[in-house]
Amino acid sequence: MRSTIKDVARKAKVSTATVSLAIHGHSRISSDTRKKVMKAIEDLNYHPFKSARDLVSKKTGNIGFILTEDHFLRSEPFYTKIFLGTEFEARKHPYYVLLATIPSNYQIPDPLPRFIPENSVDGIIIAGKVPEALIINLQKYSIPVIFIDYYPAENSHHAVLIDNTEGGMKATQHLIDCGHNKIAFICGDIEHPSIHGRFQGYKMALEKAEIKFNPRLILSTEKATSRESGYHAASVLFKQNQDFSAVFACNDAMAIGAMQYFKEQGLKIPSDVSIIGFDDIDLDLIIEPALSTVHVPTVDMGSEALKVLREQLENKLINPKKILIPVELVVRNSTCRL
Amino acid sequence: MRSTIKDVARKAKVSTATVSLAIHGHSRISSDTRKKVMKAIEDLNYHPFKSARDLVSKKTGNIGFILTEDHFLRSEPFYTKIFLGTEFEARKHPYYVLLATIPSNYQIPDPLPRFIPENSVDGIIIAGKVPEALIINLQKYSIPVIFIDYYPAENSHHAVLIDNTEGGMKATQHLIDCGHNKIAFICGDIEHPSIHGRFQGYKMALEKAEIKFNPRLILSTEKATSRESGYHAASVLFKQNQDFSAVFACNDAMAIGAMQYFKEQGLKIPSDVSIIGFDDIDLDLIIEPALSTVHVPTVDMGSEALKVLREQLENKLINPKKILIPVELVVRNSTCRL
DNA sequence: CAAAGTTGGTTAAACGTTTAACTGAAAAGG
DNA sequence: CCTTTTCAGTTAAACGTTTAACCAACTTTG
Repeated sequence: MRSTIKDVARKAKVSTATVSLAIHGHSRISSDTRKKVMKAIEDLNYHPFKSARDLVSKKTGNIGFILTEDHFLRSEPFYTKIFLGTEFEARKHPYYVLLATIPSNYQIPDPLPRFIPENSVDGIIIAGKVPEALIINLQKYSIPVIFIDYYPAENSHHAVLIDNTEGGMKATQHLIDCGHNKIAFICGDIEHPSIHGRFQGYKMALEKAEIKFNPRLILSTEKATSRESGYHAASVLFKQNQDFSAVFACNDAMAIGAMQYFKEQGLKIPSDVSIIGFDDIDLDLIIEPALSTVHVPTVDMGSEALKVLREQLENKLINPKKILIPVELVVRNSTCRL
Repeated sequence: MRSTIKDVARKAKVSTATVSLAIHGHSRISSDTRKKVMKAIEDLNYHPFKSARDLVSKKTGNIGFILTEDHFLRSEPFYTKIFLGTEFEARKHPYYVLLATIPSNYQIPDPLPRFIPENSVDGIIIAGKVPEALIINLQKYSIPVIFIDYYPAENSHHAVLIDNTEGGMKATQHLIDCGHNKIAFICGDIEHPSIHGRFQGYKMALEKAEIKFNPRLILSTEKATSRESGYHAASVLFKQNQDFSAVFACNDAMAIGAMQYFKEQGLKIPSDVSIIGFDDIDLDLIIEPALSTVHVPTVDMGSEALKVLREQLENKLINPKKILIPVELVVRNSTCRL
């Protein structure tokens, strides 16, 4: 039978209160008794019943992690890595992370993840863009929330975000440094906050270098940011306006798609056209030439989010806090001097 | 403030015991009072405190799901889909699924997922091949375990497995039906239970068709089952022995790698060489020609595992049970009549 | 019509922790 | 030397459920 705090108390010849206080490092317990207690705990292989703790503390010790099904099943493990980050961080603390997916087209009548109505989580992490309906349904519950890589228009939320603008600048600046001044920007839904930030960075870098912004070099032909849409955007760009020497794609998938198109057209990369992406996915190193990009520390984003959420839960952090995670330029072989 | 069973009892003018019994559909409660209680629950938006329940039942209501980091981060969302299946199934029942990853090179001194020593799960699901050290460390705990898509040599475990042998037969049989009799089998680690099963199916189909088994057509050049290893295996096959008209790859990734190699060699698929894979990954439909394969219902595997584990937990299922999940032949454009 | 059984509840203990309030002994203060 | 403080622990209540044991009011049985 599993041992309880009473067994420990009996073995250490103290009261259960002493055991509890010793476990929590309360100053009232002398280090002698603390050692005695710890020994007994060791001997009995005692582990507190979480349910008993939770009951009296009125906490659950759980954090909910919400993701759309699409994001979870994405072949590029972007959000999966973020989840891993929260899981790693949670391990260091008395928290468990409950993962729940919602349909990508979640609507108002759809149920929320079960742990919300059932009050089984102390706070939740929402990663990636989610339908607004989810956020609306969530408002009924006064539960701490933190967003990762997305946040809703209403601005009063904590969030951990990629510093997209900085990344966009760095990528564009790199191309400028290489001597390019006809730089195309290809992207998906330019209204998406992340993409919009990257676009801002692009424009800022141009401005700083006093290169005139040319709207014909901006390709936002479809909402998706897949390899296919990159291929397509590149083809449109190629057909309608050949006056460019470099391409900044809003993510690596699109960059790879574009690269494929250019290669099919007989262009050499990077000598005929330089390409840089964003995200730093595993595939970048496998393709030929290896893709220059902007590295996003996904695992760190996850752990950072859990840290902020913990602050929020434990110290009653009040002011909505946005954390911009710094990104790094990674120069490989797809970009070069003109 | 969140309402408790006492609030419900007061509102419905009954005792807390009655509320509890009504919730659990106990026959001692008349349907009139049950309705009264349900109404009060509705009005108060009452949800039982899981911790209180868990405390008295001495259950946790949690299921642990263990995966190696590599499997979790794989670009092909095979195990992720399995997880999704267990999550879907868990939603229908009072269980939460806690996901934990372990290092792919887990060793004896490494800690087990925290929920095990802390007794925070009632049972665990292990998906994919895991280091034996994990299983050894697990033996100290008498916790119900079920394996998915793998099980350790020691045979006394519940498991949900792909019917690899059947799948191998179906794939090979399909090629035979197309008129092929020189069929190569390319694979990774042939000792791996799944691959071994597929190989068995291959041999059985040959035997049934009275085609002589030719060991030179078996390519197991490296342990990995990646696109790269498929490419490599195809090259070895091509260089050392050209006498084959079809290839059965032990998974789609290898099939796609092999296909790429053959295409580079100027062979036409399927007219010069037919290729069939195994798994039915999303990519199969994107490549040209679309890959014939054996469909594995990953989501079902996950939900099936949770069902078995529930049986085990609730009905004290004793005999180790192995469930073979049926697979289905999917004919696309990479295979054709000679 | 009394004894026995059935129906539909109620009472109260128990689950394993935490923690506010208490206590007795030793140390410090005047 | 008596009073006050501090120290180091103990006692007991509380958290929200479940459920065995109990009970009162009917119903059935002989």
